[in-house]
Amino acid sequence: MAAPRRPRAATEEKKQRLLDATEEIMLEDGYAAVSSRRVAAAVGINAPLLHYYFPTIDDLFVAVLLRRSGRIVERMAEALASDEPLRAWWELASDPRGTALMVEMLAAANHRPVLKAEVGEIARDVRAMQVERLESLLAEYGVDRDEFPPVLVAATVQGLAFSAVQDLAAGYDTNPEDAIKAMVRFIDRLEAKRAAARR
Amino acid sequence: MAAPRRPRAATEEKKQRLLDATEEIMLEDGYAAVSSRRVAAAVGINAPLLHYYFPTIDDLFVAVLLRRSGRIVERMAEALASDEPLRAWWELASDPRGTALMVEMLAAANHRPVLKAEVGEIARDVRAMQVERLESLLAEYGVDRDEFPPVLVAATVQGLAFSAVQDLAAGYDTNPEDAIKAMVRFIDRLEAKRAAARR
DNA sequence: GTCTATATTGAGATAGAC
DNA sequence: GTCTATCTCAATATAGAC
Repeated sequence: MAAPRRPRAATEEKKQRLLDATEEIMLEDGYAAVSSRRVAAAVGINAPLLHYYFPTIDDLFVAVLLRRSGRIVERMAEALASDEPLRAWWELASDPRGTALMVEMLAAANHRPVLKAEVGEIARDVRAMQVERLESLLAEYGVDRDEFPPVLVAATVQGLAFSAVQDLAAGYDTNPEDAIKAMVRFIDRLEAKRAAARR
Repeated sequence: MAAPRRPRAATEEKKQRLLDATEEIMLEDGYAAVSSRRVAAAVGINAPLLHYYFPTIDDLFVAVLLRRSGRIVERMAEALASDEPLRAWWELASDPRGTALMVEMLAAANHRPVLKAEVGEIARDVRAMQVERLESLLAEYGVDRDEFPPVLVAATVQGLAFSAVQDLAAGYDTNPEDAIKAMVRFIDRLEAKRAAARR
């Protein structure tokens, strides 16, 4: 059997640069501003060549998503296994770049079936990780899991991060910094409580 | 002074139908699917005529936003003044149509400056209403406002509603129904507590 | 108000030379 | 791999007849 053809380093690196450029455009002007011409221009090639690397624009979006989500899954697993799982989760969830990008992906997925399927899988997997970890974690934080079941806590953490970061990034005067500060203080208390209970 | 020219009823009604059609398209295929051709086709006129009613596409989006937000502000004021303010707020915030539409507006606003300014004003006004009401309300629900300040509670309610409804609408397997049910049970308890305290 | 016709711009994508 | 040239389609918007 022939060994699978391995693209030279230069090729893989250009792919990465194209993904970087795509993310940049999505963050600055939204996913709808992503076009073959614009992405190509950003890395100094011309438009048709983009199709050499990514046959369709959907392929490009999916590649951006998969690269990101791979990192997210990794980092979420690390966060949930860390010393202060809730704090680490929150820091990951409220990372402005990652969050803003996922918001754009969510919006883009709403009318790109291929993307939608991919986003759905990732959303499901990440949520499952979080919920599973919360099963044992809630008791350690002293949270009553009848009152606040894992699925509610997970949706709340993620939803709050999304909305606060979105308002922050867009510059809306809803005082998202204050909401974030208050959330961090709340996490401080929970982590302290858990640390105390564990010794 | 000449009286301002009043468009005939038929004209106003057509405008409304155009706004209806635009909302429909945004909900089904996302804001990026809104185009003069498509909106015009949906109401049975041809594209250039749309520009008679709404000179630019931005004008169309802004008109959709203002019609919606007018209702939202009204209904939010009613909700916050009602017998069970938190429940009424939650019901409003988790209304699938309204929420999905605002998600699209938020996304669209990210790269349409005119829209962004309008969305920003509305976000600020609505949040201010909520926070002001929470100032006195939290104590009635027995919530410690040092631990959960109004701005955090408001962002949380809105963020959770956004994320749960988005997942629900998109069909993602993150069990949003369970999260929503748990939130409603939580609200049940808070409203019961407040009712008891008030008699 | 509503139409046809059209100007302009930019999108995604392919063919084929080098 | 990278280019030029080009096809096709659809977008926003305007002009002007009816």
